[in-house]
Amino acid sequence: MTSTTLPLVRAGQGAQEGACCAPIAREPLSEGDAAELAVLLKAVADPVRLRLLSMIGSHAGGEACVCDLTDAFDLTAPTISHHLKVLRTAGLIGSERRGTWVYYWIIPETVNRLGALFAPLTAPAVAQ
Amino acid sequence: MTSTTLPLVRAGQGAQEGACCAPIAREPLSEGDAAELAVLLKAVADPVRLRLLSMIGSHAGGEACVCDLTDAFDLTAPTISHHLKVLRTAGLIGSERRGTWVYYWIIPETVNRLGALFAPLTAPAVAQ
DNA sequence: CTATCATTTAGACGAACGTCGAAACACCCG
DNA sequence: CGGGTGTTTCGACGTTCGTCTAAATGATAG
Repeated sequence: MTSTTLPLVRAGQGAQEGACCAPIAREPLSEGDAAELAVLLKAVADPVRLRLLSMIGSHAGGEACVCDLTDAFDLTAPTISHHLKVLRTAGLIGSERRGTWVYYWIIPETVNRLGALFAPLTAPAVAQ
Repeated sequence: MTSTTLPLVRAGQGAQEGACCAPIAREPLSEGDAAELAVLLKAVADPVRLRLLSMIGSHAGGEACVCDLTDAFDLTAPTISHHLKVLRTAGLIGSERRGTWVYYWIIPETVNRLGALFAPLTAPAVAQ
């Protein structure tokens, strides 16, 4: 495993984080963009994974090991591992084994992409 | 159905209006908040619904009728209707029948809640 | 009132998902 | 090396999801 195995477009996005698509109400999403984003959203659309992501992201030091996470749930270790794998495959978190424990951290670029999608409807682009 | 339960949209719509929770990496989500948000995210975690939402939101005049939407997909009308119902049940869109056609519009408060969730991991964690 | 068009409901089916127990793999410590 | 702990993979099971066809409901025009 070692770090991410994300198959996402990770080339030269530079400082552009949510550059894939405009906010959802700005212009119709293309079929491809929608499919790609749906994969990302599916990964997050689960109470357990949502809490995992939140726990990892808000953990002191920016990372958390599985041992920190499992106790918060009434689920078996394989199940937690499965959910972490889903998040990792989606490119939302990275992981690394250091000695006995495996550590996880958030990949902000990916999360920001979701933020950009639903972002500022407040300043609508209805100006045309 | 009909005019659904439209909870007044044009109120003061700051981006933090219905924000139930801090950005995902600020503090761990409670079990309840996670469950509630997962329902919202599941509603959006589908390519078809994502495009529907986007088409509705970006449509001129702020609303679109089903007849505007069905043609963009290779799906039967019942299937589109099903997806619209999911979005409506989640509180993401509102609907109203006017004569022959049914019109849909986005409910920005709900969308903004998602935006706030994934929002500013890097940017405005500002003075606070 | 009947014909017709637009949309939703009802029921069914296969695919995908969340969970588990058992087993395998990875690493640390005597 | 062998035992022990932490984590992931493997199969399996029941549930949920996306789609369809067929039929029902709503509204307008003759």
